[in-house]
Amino acid sequence: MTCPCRVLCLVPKPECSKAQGQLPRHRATGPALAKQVMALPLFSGLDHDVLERLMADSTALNLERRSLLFSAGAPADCFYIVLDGQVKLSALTPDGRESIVEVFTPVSSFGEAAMLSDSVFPLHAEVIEDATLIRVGRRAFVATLKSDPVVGYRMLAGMCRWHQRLASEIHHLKQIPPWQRVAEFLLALTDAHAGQAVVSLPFNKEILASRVGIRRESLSRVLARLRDMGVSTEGNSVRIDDVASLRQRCNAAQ
Amino acid sequence: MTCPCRVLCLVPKPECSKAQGQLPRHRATGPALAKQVMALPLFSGLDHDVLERLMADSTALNLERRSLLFSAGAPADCFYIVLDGQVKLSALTPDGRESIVEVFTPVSSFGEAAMLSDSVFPLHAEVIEDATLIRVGRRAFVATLKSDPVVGYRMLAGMCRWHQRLASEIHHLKQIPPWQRVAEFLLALTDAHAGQAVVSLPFNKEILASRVGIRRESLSRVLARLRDMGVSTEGNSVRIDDVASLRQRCNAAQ
DNA sequence: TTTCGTGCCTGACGAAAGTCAAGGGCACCC
DNA sequence: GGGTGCCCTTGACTTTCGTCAGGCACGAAA
Repeated sequence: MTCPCRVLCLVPKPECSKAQGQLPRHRATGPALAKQVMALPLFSGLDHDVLERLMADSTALNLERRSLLFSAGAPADCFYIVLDGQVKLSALTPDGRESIVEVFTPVSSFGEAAMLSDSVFPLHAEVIEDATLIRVGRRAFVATLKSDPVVGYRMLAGMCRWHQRLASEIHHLKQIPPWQRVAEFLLALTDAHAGQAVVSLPFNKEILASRVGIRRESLSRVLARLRDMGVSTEGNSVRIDDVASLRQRCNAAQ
Repeated sequence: MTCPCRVLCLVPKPECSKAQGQLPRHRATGPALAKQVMALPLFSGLDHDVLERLMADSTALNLERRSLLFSAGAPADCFYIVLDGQVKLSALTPDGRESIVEVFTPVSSFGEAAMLSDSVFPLHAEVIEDATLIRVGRRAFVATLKSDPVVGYRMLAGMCRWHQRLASEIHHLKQIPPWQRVAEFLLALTDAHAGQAVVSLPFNKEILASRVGIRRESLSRVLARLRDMGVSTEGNSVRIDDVASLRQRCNAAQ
């Protein structure tokens, strides 16, 4: 179920429109899609034609929930961009439990690290919500990278920003108590700086718990506690009564 | 207190030897130094002449403990390589406590992220053990990066590996209990796979505690508990009676 | 010598997370 | 209707971490 036309074709050719019919979850096509992809940290600041060259031998994939993209140890001759749905990267702890390292939602990319360096994926990747992905082939990507000096520089800068995000997450895990991590996660879902806000959780609570580094039972308790701070949850919809007040509490707290 | 000669000069000129006298902590000079620097993730796989071009306007620094390299918000027109000593990167939590994000020991680099993207440092950097650093200027670095297509590619791959390390650390912080993180930290200090091993802690316990994400009191308790597993500490020297057994316990544990 | 600061350990206590177990609500399917 | 699986919540209990406080060893400064 791959798209035969160029992934980023700005003006889909007639024969492509049929192919795109096979990709019902393609919310954005043509220019809009390109715009989303160009917003990725890896690609930020790159020209559109460079992008097309980078992704010359890429294909789109439609995968159902529970599809295994790759297992740890598989050869990494490509990386992936999530256009829709969700993909989780997980490791297996020695005692057999699963540990979710990261969950990728639209629009984000993963696997470049393995493709560019190790050539072997270090983690498992599984689709956890029916997904549309771009599979970026190694050949054209690396060739373009080597041919154009600016490309590498721009991508490097993008990676660096990403690196900072990870470093900041490490800082959070060490220094911020779980309930605050949850609160900040919720606050990050809204643009509002004051007043009421209603956000919807991007994934279920099992995964949210894993994201903030606690068990799901603990998450339930945290959410119960947050109710006293004006945070009410119903299903995956969360209402924050007073955004400013919650923000303040996060900052002021212990 | 900067070295006037080229940082990586293979054969120090006469006038340089005097300058190097000002840098008593330069353990490695010339080829040895270059070798160390080239082992950095950022530079792995680069030719020596490329390295020299990258670091054309770099200088060496000798700084005493407690020197402030830069504060959060300072313009990032360079990044640093630690040749000797230690530098900590820290953030200030809203309530004024310090949070150590990372500690850099020889030979490692930091600040590239800020230099290449934001042009502002997001963290504070302070020397915590008398240090010898290379301050890599932005101009030549970026110029070289843009002029040679392969350089960016190689550096990108290096960054990706680094990225994986961070991702794995996040995984650890979420999934591994503190005592195991300490144990694994100790195990990582030795090459031995079995039998006895004696390692020396690369920094004091306050910092070690911060590294593994617990308080120093908790670290003391953890080390006390590890004594039952044949781990005895005396000062900054740690003896592991049975490396294999400890490894197994880490893996088998809960 | 005393004094002070530093680094480290330890105990007591409370808060909070993990674990185990049970159960409710809901969709889906015979 | 009843069965089943999934997601989530709650309670009881255990474990552990953080906090506060005290104390000891050591070296530098007064």
